[in-house]
Amino acid sequence: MADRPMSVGVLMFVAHREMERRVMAALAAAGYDDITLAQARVAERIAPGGSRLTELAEAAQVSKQTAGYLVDQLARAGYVERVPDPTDGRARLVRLAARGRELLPIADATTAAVEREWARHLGAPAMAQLRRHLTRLREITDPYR
Amino acid sequence: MADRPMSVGVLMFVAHREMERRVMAALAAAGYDDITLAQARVAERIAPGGSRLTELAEAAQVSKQTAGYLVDQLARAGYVERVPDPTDGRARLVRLAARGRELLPIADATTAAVEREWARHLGAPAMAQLRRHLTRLREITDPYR
DNA sequence: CAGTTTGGTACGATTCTCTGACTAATTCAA
DNA sequence: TTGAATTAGTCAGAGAATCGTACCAAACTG
Repeated sequence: MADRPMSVGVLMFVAHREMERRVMAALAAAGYDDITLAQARVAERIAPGGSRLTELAEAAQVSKQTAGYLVDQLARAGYVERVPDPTDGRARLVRLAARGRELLPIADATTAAVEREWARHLGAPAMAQLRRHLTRLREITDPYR
Repeated sequence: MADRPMSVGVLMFVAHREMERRVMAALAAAGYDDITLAQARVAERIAPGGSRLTELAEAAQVSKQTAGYLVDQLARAGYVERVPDPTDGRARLVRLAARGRELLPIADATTAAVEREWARHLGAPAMAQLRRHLTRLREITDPYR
């Protein structure tokens, strides 16, 4: 395939998609097959105490309309709930609901398993470096930070 | 935001999207505003000598129907062309056409500029490590390799 | 309080994406 | 060499995701 050197961005794309694929497969295998990738991308970034729609939109990098549309579906499927934000009458917080919290251990375990595979392939020190560099990169690339 | 430690996958997502955003913005600014993100993701992975549709589908991680749909649009906009594959009568090669080749220097320059920014933030050695680790990771995460 | 900003929704249109079913060319195996 | 299986790609149809424009209501600002 005449490997032109790939940009760091594309390299990230490839690995990221593999991680997504693995997590979605694990969720589906556990019976949670009514959540889509786009929904999961939003759900994934809900903060422990709940997040505002606008925050989720920024974090997941979609418009707030799209975020609202996806959250609606997550809510209808019982994964999340919307509660009023006590600190701002306009806002509501999106929080994980019962069914959503069931997902967490599965997603976390799968993520950890894949990261362990990666660490085995790269070596633990390299994996630690990778995480550190990506974390630092987030300082200048995450619009949500 | 009660920063739960983010998975390496999500960290990659964030940085990757920023790179995409920058490249798409540069293309749009140069007048190439009739190419969409989905189309660009496919075009980006066309090999120098051309790629088969099935290869592109795997590389971009979409179904071959989706790849076909996107390539159709790229072809109609003059970015790519389809030529028969001399080695296989069933297949055709998707190649960059004139307008598509105009994109390359812009995309490459933008990619390089963003990578330089990242290198400034991380330090050149860390950036080199990052690239090296991601490249190695591709060995076990790219379905196309 | 008037004006601006911010959080979110409603509507409508487009784009993207997949599944299933199909054709044609190639490869494989007996 | 012929029949079966595989591979490359298309077609048709439907569902999902996404955005832009336009709003409304609450909050902040001076």
